[in-house]
Amino acid sequence: MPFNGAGGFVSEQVADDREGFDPHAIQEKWLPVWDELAPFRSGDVNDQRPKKYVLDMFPYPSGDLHMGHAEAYALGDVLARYWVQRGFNVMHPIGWDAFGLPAENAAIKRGENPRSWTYENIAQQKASMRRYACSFDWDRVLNTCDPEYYRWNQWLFLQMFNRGLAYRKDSAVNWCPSCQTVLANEQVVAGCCERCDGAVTKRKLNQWYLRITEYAQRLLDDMGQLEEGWPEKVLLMQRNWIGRSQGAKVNFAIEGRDEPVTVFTTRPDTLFGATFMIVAVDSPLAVELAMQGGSVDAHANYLEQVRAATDIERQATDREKTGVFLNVHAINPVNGERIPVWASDYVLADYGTGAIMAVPAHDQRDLDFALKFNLPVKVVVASDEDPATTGVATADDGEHINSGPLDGLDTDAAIARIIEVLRERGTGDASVNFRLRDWLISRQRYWGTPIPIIHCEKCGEVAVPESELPVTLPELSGDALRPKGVSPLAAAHEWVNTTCPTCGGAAKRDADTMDTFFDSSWYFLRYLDPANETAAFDVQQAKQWLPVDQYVGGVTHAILHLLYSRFFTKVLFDMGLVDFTEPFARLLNQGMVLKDGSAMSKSRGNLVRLSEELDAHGVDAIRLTMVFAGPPEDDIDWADVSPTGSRKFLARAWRLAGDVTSAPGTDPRDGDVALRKVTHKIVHESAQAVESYRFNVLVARVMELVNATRKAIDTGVGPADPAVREAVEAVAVMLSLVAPYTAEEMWERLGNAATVMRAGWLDVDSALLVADAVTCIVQINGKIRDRFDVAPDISEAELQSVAFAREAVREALGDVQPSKIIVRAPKLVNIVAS
RNA sequence: GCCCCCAUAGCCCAGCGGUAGAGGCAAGCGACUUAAACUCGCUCAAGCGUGGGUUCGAAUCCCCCUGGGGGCACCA
Repeated sequence: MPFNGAGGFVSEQVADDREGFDPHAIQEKWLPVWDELAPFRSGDVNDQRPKKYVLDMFPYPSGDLHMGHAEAYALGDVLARYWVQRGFNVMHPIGWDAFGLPAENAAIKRGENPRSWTYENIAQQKASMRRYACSFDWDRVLNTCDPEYYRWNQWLFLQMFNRGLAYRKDSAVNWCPSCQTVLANEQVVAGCCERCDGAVTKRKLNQWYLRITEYAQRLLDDMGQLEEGWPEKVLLMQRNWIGRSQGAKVNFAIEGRDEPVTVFTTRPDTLFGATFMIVAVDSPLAVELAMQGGSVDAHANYLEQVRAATDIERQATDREKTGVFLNVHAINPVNGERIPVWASDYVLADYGTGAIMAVPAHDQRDLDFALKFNLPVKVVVASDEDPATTGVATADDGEHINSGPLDGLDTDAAIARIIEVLRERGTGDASVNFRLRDWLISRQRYWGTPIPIIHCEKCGEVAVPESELPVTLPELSGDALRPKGVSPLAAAHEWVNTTCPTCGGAAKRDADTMDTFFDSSWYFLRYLDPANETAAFDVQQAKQWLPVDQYVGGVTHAILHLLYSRFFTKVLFDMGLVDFTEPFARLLNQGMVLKDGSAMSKSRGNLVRLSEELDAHGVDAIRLTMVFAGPPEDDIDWADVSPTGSRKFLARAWRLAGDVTSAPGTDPRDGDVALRKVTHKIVHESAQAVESYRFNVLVARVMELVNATRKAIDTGVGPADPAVREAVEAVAVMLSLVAPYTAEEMWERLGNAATVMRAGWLDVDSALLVADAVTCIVQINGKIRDRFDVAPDISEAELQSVAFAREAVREALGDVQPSKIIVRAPKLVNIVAS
């Protein structure tokens, strides 16, 4: 007995050869032709066709393309190719997100500069994309690691710097010990580094930030524009991330201190129930108050304890509350009550004011703390149970008690009233807070965009003059790149030591590089004009092409990249460089490619190699498999799909083209009407399927048409009928979205000139969409009793009388009187009889 | 703990108020073949996770529960 897999493989090859469908041969045949024709070069400014900007998220060049790329680019391709067929001037560009850590790590290992590894991988990916028949416009390629690109990163940074949107501050930042760099808030997932999964620690550093929080409200408001075009899930994630909370700021006087302490609360109505105050243990305020209260040692000890705990430990939800009394008291501004001030780590230093009023009766965290440290619990919203005994804080709406002027009010009224009271007394006001933090962009690594700032002892932070951009990376390689906790650039003495552009004195360049998310926050604009030497992008072209009509990429970027791009767009709008406020009108998130229920990985041993799949089944079969596997948003389990089946179908479609005997240009109007109706209906439905992202349905429709045409040729009107040619040409055009090699080969077999990609979508004849007859069903009390064919345009009255004349209906009805008759012409008559 | 999404033949999935099925995989049968593969044709199957509600009518809308997936997670 031959080995199963091998046996199957060999016989399949033999069969293909005999049948003549050889995917690999047609790949070799058409690639050079397409290179020549460049069917996807986007039109210029004067192109009369309406524009469509289809954008795939650009890849990071970490080795060759994998199955995930294959899916994403197959899906983006369906959309781009569809709009070309529909007569649009489509721009479908690609580039490389080419800065980043893996290149640097590879360079250290290989004793080289990261450039070589990066460009090798780009070349490999580019070759694979070409083979994979991606419909990219190869004249617009960009690499973010090219000085011609990152020079404009620096320019943009300086614009933000000049507008006060880029600033430097000291703070405790997320530090990944394994990547040896700081991380943005968004790059820390459950206390771990998003990239390497190592535990993240805190470090006090002076770093560059972008003031994204200034745009928090607009980032929220403008989501209204995206409700139609973006997945609800992504909008929800962004809303949660921005985390707007409405509440009030309340000033509490501190005994023995001139300055009051302000707290932020979403429940100012519970102010009368505040029984203590908490300040974040790691805030400067805590240190100050400890000094005032003489509790410096206690505070310092506690702080040390807290610092020793990792973020992961800190985030355990069932963790016991800890804290220390600072020996200071605050005065509740509305009732004059004297309450103790504690420090704890459950209050965050960088959210709100870093201090809270604790209302244990109505906030679970505060209650846990109160019970642990025997602090009083005061109920101010009436409830059946007493939180102090149940241990469960009540957060429901209800009648306020023990609250002076708020007594008897419900929550909404009480909030409104207390804000009035606070305003009158000048001790507080309504306030809004966001969870979103400013974006930390400094990275202590080499392979990124140098921050174009010079530090001068006399002049401070000085912008590098625009005329001196780009600030290029010095040549470093191998061990010089090894992480030392400070940027490798700091050790490049010749590079880092410079003169101050303002005073001409000795000065140092900023040695950090930018987060690579900076690079990808505006790359979609650079595609317009990637070789532009005088501007980041052409403002006129931006008016013409932007916003992106269709963006395709993984949901992994739901927050980071998409939020940053939205932010950049608003900044550019404010600068008057673009005339839109949202960069991506429609967004499609493709799922992942899995194997046996889990993500593929070398360590798991369930890796499916794209190149091997392409070798075994051909490019078209793999593309088809990706598209046909299910809805694009769903994950594809490679165990559930059949590339062999895809290939069989392609061969079947291809054979159709060889059977057609009519000449090119034959008038389809002389063809068989029944087949023409099928063709036009399917073409019509296929267009709808593509436009609503139901690509799997598109494929199913094409299969349907292939089946119908096969039948027409073999046992129907025969291969010479003009309707058969029309059907097969329609198959080729529709298939060109998914399986371009096969489609092109079919097109040629049909006697047409290349290329099928620009053949144009079949004009659907609406007269052919009307069915000859529709089957009508008759229900009696919900049960189907009869069915018969009627004209599709039958009137309701007519249909009703036809139904009642039917033998089966009269029989079923007997002599029962109908109490209600519902007629939905032409498909249904429902008779209710009781 | 909070929020969101999903559940249709053995499997992947269409259908999203009106006859449960578009398509594929798998399975079975037949034709072709010396035989097999390939190809072609035919067949097979679920009553739509559970329970309730709305409706003349529910896979489709609403609520509960179960099971799976995802997001957030001391954000005051």
